[in-house]
Amino acid sequence: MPADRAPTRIQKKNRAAILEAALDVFSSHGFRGSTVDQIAKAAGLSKPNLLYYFPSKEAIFNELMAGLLDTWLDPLRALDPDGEPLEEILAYVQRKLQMSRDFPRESRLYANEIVQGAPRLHDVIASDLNGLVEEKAQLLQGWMDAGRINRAHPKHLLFSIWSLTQHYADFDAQVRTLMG
Amino acid sequence: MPADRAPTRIQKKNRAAILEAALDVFSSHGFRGSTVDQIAKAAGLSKPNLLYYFPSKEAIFNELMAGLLDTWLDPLRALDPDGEPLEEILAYVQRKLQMSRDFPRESRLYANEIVQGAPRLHDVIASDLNGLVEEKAQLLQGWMDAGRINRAHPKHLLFSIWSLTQHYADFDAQVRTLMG
DNA sequence: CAATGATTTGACCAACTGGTCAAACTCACG
DNA sequence: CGTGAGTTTGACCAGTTGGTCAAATCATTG
Repeated sequence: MPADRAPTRIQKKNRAAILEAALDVFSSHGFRGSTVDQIAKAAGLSKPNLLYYFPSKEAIFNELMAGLLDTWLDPLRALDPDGEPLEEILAYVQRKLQMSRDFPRESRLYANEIVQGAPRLHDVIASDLNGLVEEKAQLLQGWMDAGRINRAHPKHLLFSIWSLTQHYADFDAQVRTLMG
Repeated sequence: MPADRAPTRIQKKNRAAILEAALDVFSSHGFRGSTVDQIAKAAGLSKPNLLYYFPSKEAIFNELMAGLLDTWLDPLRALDPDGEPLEEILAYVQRKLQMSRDFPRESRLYANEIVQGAPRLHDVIASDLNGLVEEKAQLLQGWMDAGRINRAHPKHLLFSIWSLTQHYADFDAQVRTLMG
């Protein structure tokens, strides 16, 4: 693909179609379980054509993940130090819940990676996510120290919120089967 | 491998080594992400030698899963209709928690499959797990109707227990990174 | 419309993967 | 020790996979 030019109409359309298809395929088969051909077909392109827009399978994955992680962390970013503690936390739970409802594939893709030990995500988790979690954990700790919410380990509180809010997206197959 | 004879000493040792290795490999790469060679090496065997003990990669996976699912459901099976409701539920949570601590690889292997839509597990979930859940959900419902525990949707109560108790095993990579 | 750059594709390749097979080797037991 | 069953392996195969490339087609614009 031509270098650092402004993207053409066709480029915009096809790159978007590829990322959308990749989300579908990666989230239901994992990185190694997905093939470039699968993604290409799902995007309505031939394999060489797809590889004209992205240099490799890994490049597709990385770009998809970068975009996903960014929006994925938004709900936590929005936790407002100046708000009313309990309201803020409940609103955060609501946002996370809505996210799982609206973007289950994204949730599963992320879960897939973490469950497998996050080999391709370790760096970004250790930097971006860790920084944000550290910051918000201190915020929660501050609220606890001020007696504005009950005491609990701030990070474990976050973990418990994550596990509950993401369960219905990640384990959708099981929930659906058991709920009939 | 010779047919329905009593297994020799070597057969017992090697089949066990293969299943142990397969648990390691499958749980960290998923079914499609794992190769027979990887499992063979982890078990200290050559690939043809491994395939002397199991007819195929899928056969290893199935045998592993069958054994896993059985012990996996034990904690729920042990929920006693004649016990004290709250105690029973809390004991169940404890058992699940202990299970996640003792068998994190098993938990991840299961999670891996469900997240990917349970293509190889759908039948067993729809029969074994569904039957058990149906039975225990009615038990919980009975306790609620008798006013012995607070009302809640029984199945969703189970889901929330599962999500919390399994989170630390399934998302171990994330927890470890964030906890330092 | 001509020409230049963007897009698409069929044919191809090397590496990998699940699985086979015959031959070689090892073990238990009479 | 000998022998037959149980075990191990190197060589091999066919199908799949990520990726390349030159040639063909298409879009844009001067």
